[in-house]
Amino acid sequence: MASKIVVMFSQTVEYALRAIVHLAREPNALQTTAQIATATQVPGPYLSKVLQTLSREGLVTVRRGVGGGYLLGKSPERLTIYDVVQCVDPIRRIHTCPLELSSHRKRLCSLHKKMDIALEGIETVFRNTTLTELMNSPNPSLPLCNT
Amino acid sequence: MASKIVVMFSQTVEYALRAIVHLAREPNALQTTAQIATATQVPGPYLSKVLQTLSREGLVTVRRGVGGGYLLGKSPERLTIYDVVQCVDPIRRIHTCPLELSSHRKRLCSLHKKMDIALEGIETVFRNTTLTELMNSPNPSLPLCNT
DNA sequence: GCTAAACTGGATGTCTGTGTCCGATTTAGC
DNA sequence: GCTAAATCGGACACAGACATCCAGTTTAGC
Repeated sequence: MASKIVVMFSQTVEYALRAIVHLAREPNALQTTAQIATATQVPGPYLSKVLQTLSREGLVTVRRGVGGGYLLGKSPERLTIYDVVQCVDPIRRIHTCPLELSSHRKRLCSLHKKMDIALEGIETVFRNTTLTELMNSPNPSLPLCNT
Repeated sequence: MASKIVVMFSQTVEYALRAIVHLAREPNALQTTAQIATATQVPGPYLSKVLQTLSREGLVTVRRGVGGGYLLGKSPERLTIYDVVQCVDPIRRIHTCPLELSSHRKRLCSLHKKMDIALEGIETVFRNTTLTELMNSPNPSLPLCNT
C-alpha cells in the first residue's frame, strides 16, 4: 500500500533535484548524461529522460553532439526547488472538491482544506529555497558529495 | 511523469480519510462497507481492503456477520489525520542519506534536509488535526456532505 | 441449526511510474 | 565529408498501486 524509499516525493523528483544540484556545483561546465548519472547515482537511461523534461522547460540547457552535455539553464539564485518539482512532477494544490460535491466547489470542506494547507506548506518551503541557498548552506555535508 | 488527481497523497490515503470522516460523523453507528462506499464515493471492493487495514491498527472496529459493519475505533478527539495516513501509507521522514553517502549518514546534506523539513511540515499539520476539529471547524461545507 | 447479511483473504486484472534499449539525429574535430 | 561523441524519441519491460471478484467465515435472527 505504500511506496518504497522516499514516499511523497516521487523518485523522478529526487533524481531531477540531484541532477540540478550537481549541475549547480559547476554552473558553467557542460556535463554529459553519463557523468551526471555517475555523480548522482541515478540510472543513466532514465536520467536521460528526466533531463529531457528539464530541458523542455529551460531549467537546463542542452548542447548536442560531440563535446555536448547539459548546463544549468537559469542562474542558481533564481532557480528554486519548486521550479524543479513543478517541472517533473508538479505539486497540485487542492482547489476544488475531489468528490465534486457542488456545494464544495468553491469552498473546500475542512478535510480537504487541511490537506491543501499541508500542500501549501511544502510549496512555501520549496518556493523559498534557491539552488544558491542549497549550495551555500552552512552544512558540512555538501549535496551529493562524500566529503 | 505525474499522477492524476491529488498528487503527493495517494488515492488510498484519500479514501481512508473519507471513510474515517464518515464514521466520525456518527461515532456510534455501525456502517456497512456498502454504506460507507456510497457516502464517500469510494469503489466498494477497494474500500473493503482499506477498511481492513484500518481495522488491523484499531483505527476502526469491525463487527462481522449480520447487522455488522464498522465503527470508529478511537475517540475522535484523540484520532488525528496523521494516525490515518501513517496507517495506510506512512509519511517517511528522511533520516539517512538516500544516496547512502557515508559522510551524510547522520547529517543530511542541505537538499535532503530541506526535503525533510517539508515532510516535517506535513507531519505537524496532520498530527495537530483531530477528527473532532475537522467535524467542528467553522466551515459551511461539511466533510463529504452536499449541504 | 438454517439462512442470509456481512466481513476476510487470496487470486486476478489493469494502469502508471520507473527503468531499459536502440536506431535516428546532431555536431566537433580531423 | 567522415567519424565518433553525444542527445533524442519511440518501443518495450517490469513492478507496484489501484481495483475487482469470489469462495470462505462469522453471526443475528428465526
